[in-house]
Amino acid sequence: MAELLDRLNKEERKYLAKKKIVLLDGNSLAYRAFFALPLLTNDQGIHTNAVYGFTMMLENILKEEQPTHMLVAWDAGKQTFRHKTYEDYKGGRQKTPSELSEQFPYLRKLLEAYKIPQYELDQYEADDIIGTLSQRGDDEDAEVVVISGDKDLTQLTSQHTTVRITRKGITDTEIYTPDHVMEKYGIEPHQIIDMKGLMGDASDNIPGVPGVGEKTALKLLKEYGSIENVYASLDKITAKKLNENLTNHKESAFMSRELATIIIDAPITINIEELTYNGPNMDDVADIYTELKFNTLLEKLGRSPVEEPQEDIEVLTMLEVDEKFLTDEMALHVEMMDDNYLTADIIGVSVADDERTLFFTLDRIQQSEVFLNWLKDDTKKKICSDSKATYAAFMRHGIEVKGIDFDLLLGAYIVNPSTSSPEIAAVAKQFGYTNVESNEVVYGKGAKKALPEIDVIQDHTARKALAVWKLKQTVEEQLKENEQFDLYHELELPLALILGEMESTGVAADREALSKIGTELSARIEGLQTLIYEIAGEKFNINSPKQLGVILFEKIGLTPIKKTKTGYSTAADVLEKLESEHEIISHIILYRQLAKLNSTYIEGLLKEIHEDGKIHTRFQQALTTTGRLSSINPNLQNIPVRLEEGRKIRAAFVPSEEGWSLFAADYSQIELRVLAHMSEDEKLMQAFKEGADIHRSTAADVFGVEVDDVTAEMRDAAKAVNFGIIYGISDYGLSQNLNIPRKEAAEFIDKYLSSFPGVKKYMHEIVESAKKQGYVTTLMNRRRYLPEIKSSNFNVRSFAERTAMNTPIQGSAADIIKQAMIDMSKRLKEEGLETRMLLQVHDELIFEAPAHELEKLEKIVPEVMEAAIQLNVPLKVESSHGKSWYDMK
DNA sequence: CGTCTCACG
DNA sequence: ACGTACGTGAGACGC
Repeated sequence: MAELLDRLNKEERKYLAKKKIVLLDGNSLAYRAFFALPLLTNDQGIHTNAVYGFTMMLENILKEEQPTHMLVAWDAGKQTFRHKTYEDYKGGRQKTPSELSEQFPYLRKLLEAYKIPQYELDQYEADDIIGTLSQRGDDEDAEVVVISGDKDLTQLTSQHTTVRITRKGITDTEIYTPDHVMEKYGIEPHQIIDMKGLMGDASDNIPGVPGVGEKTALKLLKEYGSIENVYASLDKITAKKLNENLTNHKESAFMSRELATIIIDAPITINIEELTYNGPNMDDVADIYTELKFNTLLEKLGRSPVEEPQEDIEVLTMLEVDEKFLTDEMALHVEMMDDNYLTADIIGVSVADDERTLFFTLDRIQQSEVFLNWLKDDTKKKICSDSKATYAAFMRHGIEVKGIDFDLLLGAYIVNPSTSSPEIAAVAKQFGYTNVESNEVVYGKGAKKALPEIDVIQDHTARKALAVWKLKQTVEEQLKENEQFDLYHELELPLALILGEMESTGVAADREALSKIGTELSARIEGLQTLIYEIAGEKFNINSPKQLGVILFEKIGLTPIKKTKTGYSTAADVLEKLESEHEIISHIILYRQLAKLNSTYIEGLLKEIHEDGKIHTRFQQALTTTGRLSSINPNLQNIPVRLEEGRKIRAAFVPSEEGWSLFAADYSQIELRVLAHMSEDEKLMQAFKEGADIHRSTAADVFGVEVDDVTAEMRDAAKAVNFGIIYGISDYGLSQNLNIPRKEAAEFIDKYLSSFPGVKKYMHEIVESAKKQGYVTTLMNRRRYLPEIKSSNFNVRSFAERTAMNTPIQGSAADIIKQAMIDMSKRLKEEGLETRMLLQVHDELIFEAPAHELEKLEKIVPEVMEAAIQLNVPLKVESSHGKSWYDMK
């Protein structure tokens, strides 16, 4: 027999082997995919998340089930025969969001490409088509698999039919067989409809019997078997209210069961043989993937996402630099393989304009007076992407660059901070320019990353310069159209060079001081480790949340408070709640704290000290969605300060010159001041004008007491509410933060908002304006688009609403300190001071200064920072100085 | 490479 | 009913 089978081809075998029929509930799965995934769009702005999710499901099903026959059933339309029974069937349903309905044509096309039959039938729902076909499959002994997101379908399970219902996510399903239905509900599949009849179904607007939910329905059915028998035995049901409800809603119960019953003999005109599945038309599938930009799926098909046609360009390699080729305005690009321009080697340099594209090696430039003079001539405009990288990379080789007048990366970031990627190829593509390749294509990635042939490097470098050149006009026009040219040209562009300067200067670090703290920490960590092992009675990896969870919640038997996707949460707030339950907890909390300090801040920072004894962080200027900077390699914006143990790390940050000090100045409550300004809330503005302690004054207003009667607890609560307001408040978030019931948190918020009606109005208006315009803006016209604010998904929409409230506040504060940095840099030059700006930490600037300049700094730094912008409340800056970042007073 | 945890504003 | 505070970067673990 096996031999015979072998000789038959695949097609013939299908007729001999048992049929496997897979029936998909199209609408249900599309909904499921739509709500499980964030709103993705392709480059045409068409939403693709439902199609993408559906494709993932489909691929998964095909792999797991290996069907011989397949069908996707669709709901035909609004009216079904069930509406004749019950007018309000599926009444009160939200109408399909347009972001989803626009995807249905693509789903149909996708299925055509997969060559999977689709079927719909007037007056019937997808359920009925599936029910009918599964019945027919059942009759001829075929194996049937039904897949849907709707649990009603479980009524179809039988010996031959299994039903898979989607669970969380996209590809995870729960498999229902008659046994599983029995196990889960304690009833037979055919009793599911009786259950629905009794309990109803809110999502389909099926009424059922009031007061009867799943539990009661199941109890009744386990006892009496069917709705008929429940009513036949009504006198045995003693619960008064239940009996009354059953009696009064008998008709509803029977009707509800009828509505929930899937038809298994619908007049469908398609037969099982027509469902034969022979696999997709790969070319058609690839075409759709391409259209929808499903690049990962395309790669899985073994087809690389289509390369945009690359026009040839002509690159001149200059051996002698000819002065006449270096014009008044040219694109300038410095190519490095590694993205850390503070350490990477320069592979080559290109300049470009409409006439020509040139390539140079670094050597050639360094030997050319003509080129060096052109670079430092600020009347010769340089058109760059990432001007900070260009500036700092040249500076490291002792080369001065002046006259940078365009930055593609910054321009793109200002146009839309949510989409920018630092790569020229990616940025160019956003503006429709594709004649440049990605670094990954040219250099490879991971272990395979390597330098290609010199002509490839030349071509790649030159294409980048040319791309920047070609895009200048487009980007500048867009910036002007959005009234963002000033923000870009007068704020971000000059700031780039200041940041480049700060990064190149670096901060001196005391290696010995760090090592010494590290040695002490290691000793304490080891002691704690031994102690924890002793208490636990075994050795385990305390750093592994998984292993720690097992010890705490299984071995010791503590009660898990929170769960994560993968198991028990062992986060700090959970441990704190468990502290009184077991002696091991406090040791673990301390262990965690010290281990973090040691690995991230001692070992991590030691690795980052350069040969010059300094740490050179890089500030990413085109990354955050709000306009803030970020700091990497290493991050110097999160050096510990809140707890004394960690704060000591700051003692290792010192001035780079003998007799100098560090000087710091920070804005006090800048975000709340910005809120006061933007909301024009009388009380909030008044508080700042009076120089009040803002949290105390908020507490007095919210709790309705005199300022002097505010307790520490009241002030803490008010402080948390103030933070909440800035973040886009939610009662849940506040309740978590304050560790109080949600209801109490909601009361706090209510009280706050009625105490500060201006803030309440502002928060409402900012969300409305985001809905109307599609974006929010900061004081200096920075923009953030929030398409999700129109989402029909509650979570997605709520997140966008909170963002709409937070971004103008956080972003305006970022605008202000950026302005202050520019003003400060100018002032230092004007005053002829040696003081150097070193770091920015969101609301704080850190300098190093010779002793004799400190007095002057104490006057001018707050003065300049407070004058960075004129608000309708004063800005306040506090300053301090010391021999290290720790000793600042 | 994703997840968890935790450092900062 | 829904289940989250806003914005970051880095290290350790475990697949």
